[in-house]
Amino acid sequence: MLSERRLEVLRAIVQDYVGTEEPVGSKALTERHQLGVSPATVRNDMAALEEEGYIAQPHTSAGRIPTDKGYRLFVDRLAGVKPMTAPERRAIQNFLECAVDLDDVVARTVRLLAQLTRQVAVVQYPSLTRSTVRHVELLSMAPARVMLVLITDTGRVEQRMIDCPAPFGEASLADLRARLNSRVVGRRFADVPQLVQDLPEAFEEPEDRGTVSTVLSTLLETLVEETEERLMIGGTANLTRFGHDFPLTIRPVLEALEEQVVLLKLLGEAKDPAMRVRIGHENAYEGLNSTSVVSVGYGSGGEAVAKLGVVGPTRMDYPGTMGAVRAVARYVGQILAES
Amino acid sequence: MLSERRLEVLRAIVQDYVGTEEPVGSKALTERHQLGVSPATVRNDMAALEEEGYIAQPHTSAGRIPTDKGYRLFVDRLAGVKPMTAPERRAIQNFLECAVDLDDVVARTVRLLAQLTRQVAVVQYPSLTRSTVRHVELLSMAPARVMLVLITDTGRVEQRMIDCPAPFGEASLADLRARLNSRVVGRRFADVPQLVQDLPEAFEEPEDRGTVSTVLSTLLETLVEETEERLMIGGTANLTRFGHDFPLTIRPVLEALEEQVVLLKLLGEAKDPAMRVRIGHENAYEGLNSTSVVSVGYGSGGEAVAKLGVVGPTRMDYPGTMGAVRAVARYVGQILAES
DNA sequence: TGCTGGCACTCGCACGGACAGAGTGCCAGG
DNA sequence: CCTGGCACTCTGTCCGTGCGAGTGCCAGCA
Repeated sequence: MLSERRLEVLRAIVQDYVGTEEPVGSKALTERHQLGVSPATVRNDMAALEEEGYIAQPHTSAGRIPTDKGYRLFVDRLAGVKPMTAPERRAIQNFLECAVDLDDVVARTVRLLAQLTRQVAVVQYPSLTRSTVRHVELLSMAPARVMLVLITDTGRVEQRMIDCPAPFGEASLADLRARLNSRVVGRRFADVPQLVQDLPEAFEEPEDRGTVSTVLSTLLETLVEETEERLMIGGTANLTRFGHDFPLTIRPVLEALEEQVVLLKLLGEAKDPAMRVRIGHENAYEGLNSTSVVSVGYGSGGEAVAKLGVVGPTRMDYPGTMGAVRAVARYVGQILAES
Repeated sequence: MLSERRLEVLRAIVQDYVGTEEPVGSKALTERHQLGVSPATVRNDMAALEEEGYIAQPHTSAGRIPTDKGYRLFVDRLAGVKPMTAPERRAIQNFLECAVDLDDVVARTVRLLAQLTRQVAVVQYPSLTRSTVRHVELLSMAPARVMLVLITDTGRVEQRMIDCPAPFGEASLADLRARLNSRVVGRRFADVPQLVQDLPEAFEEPEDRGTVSTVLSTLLETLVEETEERLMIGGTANLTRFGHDFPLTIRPVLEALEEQVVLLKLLGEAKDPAMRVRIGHENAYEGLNSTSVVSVGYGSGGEAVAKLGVVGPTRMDYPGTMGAVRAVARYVGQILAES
């Protein structure tokens, strides 16, 4: 469809525009790149590219800027992923290795991503759906009050306070704790419901059965609720580098970033851990129509337990950003696997 | 020093400027407020106020705007705290009562504060220093690996993985757990160090003693580390309402908001739970020189366990903001006390 | 057929002068 | 001590001009 040279012109336009933030003209293009043809020829190619919708001019007699479609083509066919340099990789690893707990891992990852890409970083906490149970603890706080603590293999801890329908003795509690753990430890969250289904029947006293049911339903509830993931964001100050047309651009982005639901969708409802780039209007959320999202899954083992990514202007350095995102995801995965 | 009427003029200037965001002149003042005097008189008063440093004019022959000193006087002597209306209070209470766990309480508080004040909200997690221990749990993960889980009376949970110098039997672990809990449950964090000092001596085996020491030092470390508090922020999109001179104003603020350390200092190193307003240059951090911070302590009992507050432009509705902050702090305290 | 140099044309933008409006300071009078 | 009036000083805005970048088209050439 498009000749090799025209693709080359598009690549040059994207690169220049990303660098200068200004519409790029035919003359400047031939000066900065060895295209081997004259500005006039480039102009013809540009006209063709515009015809196809890959580039556009903000005003007549201004240079061209890439459209979303243009960026898409660039990402899919013209640009690779720029790998991190060895020193960069070492720095990433060192920085992440200092983390003391899960919160710290996530916090450090966010900072790192934001700094490397100079954009807004978003990191999802490791998901519970794919996690397994490491331990369930039940603590008696008062005669009819129990605290449930759930510990996952990724080091995440969730707790819930439970008001029991009837007082529950220490012995029964210990019994329940033991039974519960023997059934669910090492199992996946998704499998827990069936595994504990018949637990109440093991108890003699009717009141105890009621309490056990309450505890179990709280446990299941926790599993479900926490599947709606938490996430952490950072680097919002980088939004100020966007451009001059700020207030209109930055506001909806900040709003979107506060809506966890939006962000979670953004990272990708798809479960596949592959890197994904969404450009401009490809984002379902309207406020993010002038931003691109680069996301990828990361995981402690072979499969992804969560996602992370960055949000930036459509005019971003895609190869570099993708490289940074991929590298960070890889190292976070390693760190999680070790702990 | 300043006559009653001059104070009245200052109040009028602050109110108008906060409302319109534009320098306010003598004529407009007499029109909008019943000062009972003519513009000329107001001009004299303004000259005096400017002389004293309470107001300033951005350029000759423009209206006046309050200085930091002017806002300070306004807050200290001219303005009260505007109480929330009954429906507002009910809404706050209802919204907070839906929270399921501590994270949720904090998250909801942030949203609430941001919405009520239309500014950036900052909420510190309940501090561990003043908290008491509700439970310490030790879980054996591997022969020489123990997980420490610490639960506070405010519902906060911290966990640490510990690599022991030598394998540690289940029996010893249970022993340690029991001893530890019997000593520290219900005690304040600050008192824990002395209480556990001689625990290793209770164990016969030298290797066990080593392990116990390791566990204890991790526990103490956790207490200290977590005293550097976590916090949650929200409502950053409200920053876009600041003004027209954005990029320069908003950037350092966003940067400051990412620096937890800065923010924690901001909320007030002082331990007193009283409401505090820091105006413009009163903030030690340079990037926040054009913002004001309203903070107050909140607590589950009589004393403050943490702080919360908002960050906004110096040109803010102080009475309203202070009212909202105070009300939210009060209700969060209640919620925490209940749980 | 495809590339090139040339040329006329179109805009956006920066510069500069003129103008209106808001606000001030000062002064003389009540 | 307050008031009305007056002259003055700015700023923000509007408009017209000129410049420069960039385009589109066309005729010529390989």
